[in-house]
Amino acid sequence: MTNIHDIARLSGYSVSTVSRVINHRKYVADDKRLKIETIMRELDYVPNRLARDLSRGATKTIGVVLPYANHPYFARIVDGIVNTGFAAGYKITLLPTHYDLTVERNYLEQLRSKAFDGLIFTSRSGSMASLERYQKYGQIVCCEDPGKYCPLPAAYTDRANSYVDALTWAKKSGYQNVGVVLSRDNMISASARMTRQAYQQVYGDLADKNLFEGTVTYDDGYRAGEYFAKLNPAVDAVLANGDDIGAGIYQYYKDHQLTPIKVIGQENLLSSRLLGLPTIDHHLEALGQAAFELVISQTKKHQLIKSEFIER
Amino acid sequence: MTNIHDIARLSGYSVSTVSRVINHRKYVADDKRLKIETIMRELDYVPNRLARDLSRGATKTIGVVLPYANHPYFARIVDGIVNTGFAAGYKITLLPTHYDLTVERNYLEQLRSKAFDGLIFTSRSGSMASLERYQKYGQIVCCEDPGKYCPLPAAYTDRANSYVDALTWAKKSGYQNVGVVLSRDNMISASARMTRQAYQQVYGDLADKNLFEGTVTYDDGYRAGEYFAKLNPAVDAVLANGDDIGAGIYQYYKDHQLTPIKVIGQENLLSSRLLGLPTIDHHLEALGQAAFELVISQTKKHQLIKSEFIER
DNA sequence: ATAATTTATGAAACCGGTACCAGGTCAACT
DNA sequence: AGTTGACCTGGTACCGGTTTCATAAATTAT
Repeated sequence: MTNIHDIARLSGYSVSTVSRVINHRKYVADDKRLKIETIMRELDYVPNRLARDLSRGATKTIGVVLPYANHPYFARIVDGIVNTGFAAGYKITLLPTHYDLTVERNYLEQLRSKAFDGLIFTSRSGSMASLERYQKYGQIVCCEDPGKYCPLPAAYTDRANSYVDALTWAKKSGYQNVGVVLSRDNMISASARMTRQAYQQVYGDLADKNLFEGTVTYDDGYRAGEYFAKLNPAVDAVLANGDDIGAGIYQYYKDHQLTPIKVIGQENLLSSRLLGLPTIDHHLEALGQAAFELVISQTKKHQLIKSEFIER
Repeated sequence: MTNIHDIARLSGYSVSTVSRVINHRKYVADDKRLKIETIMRELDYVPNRLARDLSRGATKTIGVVLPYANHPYFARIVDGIVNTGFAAGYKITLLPTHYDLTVERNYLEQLRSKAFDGLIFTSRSGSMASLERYQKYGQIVCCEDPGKYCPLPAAYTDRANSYVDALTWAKKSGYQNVGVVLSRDNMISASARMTRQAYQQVYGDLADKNLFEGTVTYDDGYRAGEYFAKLNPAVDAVLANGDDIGAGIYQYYKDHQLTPIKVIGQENLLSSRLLGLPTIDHHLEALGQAAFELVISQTKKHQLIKSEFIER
């Protein structure tokens, strides 16, 4: 593999001069620049990215920490990150955790080892404090409501309001007894808390039997539908933690020829569109874009993305 | 930032010895190993990834070239790659091209500059020959039917057979006039060719009016539905190039209260499940897994993934 | 008792770049 | 004439590791 020293030796000029030519810098005589460029072309030379990154101390690579790559929620965020990153000349590396704290920690260590310029946590298992400790090794952005005091930059969606919007709409539309479906864990930790808050505000206390937890997929939603149909048939509407989950609930009622209930989904995916379910679009691509912009900035801003309730 | 030399100096041993400790290699006396480990812990030392990669000449990173990140077809492949890569200790970087040949070329140059150990092309715009030229800089795997002679390793799905299966099933089920919907371009270049072949085999010549091209999304499918409904109403079934596209076709007929036609989708996504459409599952996660395994192997094998027609 | 291994360690070259600094030329300005 | 500053070039330290090689002590085999 030919390197910069080969080019220097063969051209008769110094490594410094070759480096200047490579980086299109001033202060190189035209004839030498030309000769060096010719030799580089002849030898089919390309500067080594790793050496350059090591020397410069930056990789132009951002790691995106997520539980799985195949979930539509994360896929939309990643899409926003990838496209914005692409435009800015950054490489995006996917870092799946499978909710394993050790793995998450390992990615933080990789940040420390300078494998990435920064990390975006679309979801976290560890504590905020653990992330905070790694801040000095690179910019860390999280995608959740930062609350009052958050030491990290954050991009987050306006769940607080959109949940209230959705539930208020449900109430106005005459739904009396609204169930809630939440995800398995603290996947989007603030999400569950805010759903409860909004519920409290609009409908009052959330009864245990109106809550079904542990849903991530369509099949989970189907099970949730079964739960409400069999054990809490008074429920006439459900706020689901995702369109595909909502589709599962809807489909259970349909498959069993029950009186349909109103299912409100989230993310504005194709499934809610096909079934005509109301949904909340959190504008996740915009969230990803904001997260990326924060990670390459050196600010600690908190960026709010408006979300939007879509009646159907 | 503390480095290996600091550790060496402070421990009183040489850089070589410290390196041996870091890499858990034999031939280090227990007392020295212990002392060095203690110092590393005290100084909160982590070896620099870039320096290591540069020295070793490998990055443990694979680039995945794709048109967009947000398309379900590619998302499923990426999922397979990411999960397999994760298990093997590799990092996966997403490289979107937006079908720009210059961008694709740029990624090949990045392979040459040693930014990746290998590349997986889930789709390509450039010629096979252009990829071939870069083989010497790292393993390049493509995800398409390699045909008779393909100089590159390839992982591909059994389209040839599943298309015939699907169309044969349609014929047996009594559908007389089958339309075909194909993607915008050579996104999965072999795909279009094989669809035509299968059509030829089962139904004979594919009339121009039975073909609608340029579909990628649900909305494209909706337009395809409009096309068939208005300009070729004799069509009683359509083979679509994806479930979401198929859903669009189906929905157009439904929205306009037309006699429904049979729509056969592809990828076995939630949309076909919700609408009860038959589909072809190409097992794209398995495809991604196979592609990853090929990229880290040094072989030039061609790996076939069986696909499966799902009646509905 | 001697030869052949195995174990243990450090010096130094190497991976392939960047960037600071010193030194030199030459035209322009005071 | 002397100073200033822009232009050009090379030497070399540096980024932070890995790895080969030489050397020597401790075991083991013959």
